[in-house]
Amino acid sequence: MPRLTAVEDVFTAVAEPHRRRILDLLLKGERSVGDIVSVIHISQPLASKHLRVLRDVELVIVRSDRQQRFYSLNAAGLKPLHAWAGSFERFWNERFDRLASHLHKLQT
Amino acid sequence: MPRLTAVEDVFTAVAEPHRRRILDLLLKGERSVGDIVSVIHISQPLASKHLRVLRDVELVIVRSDRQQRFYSLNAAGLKPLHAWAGSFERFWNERFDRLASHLHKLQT
DNA sequence: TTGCTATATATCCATATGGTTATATATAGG
DNA sequence: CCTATATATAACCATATGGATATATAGCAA
Repeated sequence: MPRLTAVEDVFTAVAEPHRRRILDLLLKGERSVGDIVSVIHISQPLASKHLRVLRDVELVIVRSDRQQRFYSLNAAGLKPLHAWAGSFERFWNERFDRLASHLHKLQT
Repeated sequence: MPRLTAVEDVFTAVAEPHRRRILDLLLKGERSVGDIVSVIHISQPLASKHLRVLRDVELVIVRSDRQQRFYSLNAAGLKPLHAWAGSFERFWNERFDRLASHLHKLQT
């Protein structure tokens, strides 16, 4: 699979554990690269590299303040991933079928 | 990142577009390898390779019937992925905050 | 047995990827 | 200007990955 669409890139972007940990951290608010480095415990260049990927797929945005760069979430790109996984929900949610039939009754 | 846990393997397993298409196909029920090959339009060895990955992370199960192998979903492994993406839901769902406060009121 | 069908595996290749180290760029302070 | 801090990029390496091709395995039929 040579070229990926933007949505597919999001799937691969979050396949990397470090990148998911970065996104998890940003759930608590924007963080500088230095913050990320010290929390995630990776080298600074590696952090910048991962942040570059996250920026390319537009899962994060950057703000400059003096010498620092503050990264924050732009997590709307995760919506397709959530929706896709959700299409399999009935396979793990026991109450799904009962809920579905209940909603069906309400509609009729 | 050398060794991945089973959950992390699911993220990487699902990062591959062909593998997602296979899972999407299996939403409609079990399929033989031949079925998968003709629907997804990939070579038979490649299909077997991807199915091997999906089997290793336990997202699918196999059933043998004569010379054929029928694959079906075991999609419970996608639950962590769905849950993880869901933790970012408020970033794309405008009504999330209003809904949350509404539910809060109902509880109190 | 021979041969056909269905699937899995082995081998190989080109490219992508995570990671490290070294260096560049930019900003601030003395 | 010089130096320190903060971040990004470049160069490089080892390994992983998707994919193709060839071959093996297993069931069934003649």
